Amino acid sequence: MSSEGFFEQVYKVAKQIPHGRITSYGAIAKYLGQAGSARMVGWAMNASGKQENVPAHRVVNRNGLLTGKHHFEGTNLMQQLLESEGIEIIENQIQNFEALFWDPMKEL
DNA sequence: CTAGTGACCAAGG
DNA sequence: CCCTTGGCCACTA
Repeated sequence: MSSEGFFEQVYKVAKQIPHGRITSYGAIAKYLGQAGSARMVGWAMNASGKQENVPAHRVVNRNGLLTGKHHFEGTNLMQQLLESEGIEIIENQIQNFEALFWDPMKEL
């Protein structure tokens, strides 16, 4: 409620991610019109701690790799959350990533 | 205003 | 296959 503009948009999209699905930073960035600035999306996720309903665990890099898992509490928290939604993960790598991929540009 | 940083992406050596 | 470089832009000190 102060300096929140870009972040708010990211949170909004993240909350729209269907259960059991995932997306990438670049996809969100592109949807927000900041294509190429996927970093900002990740940065927003970093601040996602301010929000509560922001499933940052549903957002991974372009390779389907849980790059941001290090920012979560535990070491396997992110993976557990995803597995809890029916997503299979091996070595921080999402299996069947393409099938589980959720593109905001396509779905929205 | 300046400088530093960052959970990315893509290309090149 | 691994590392470096460039780009891009918002946030913080």
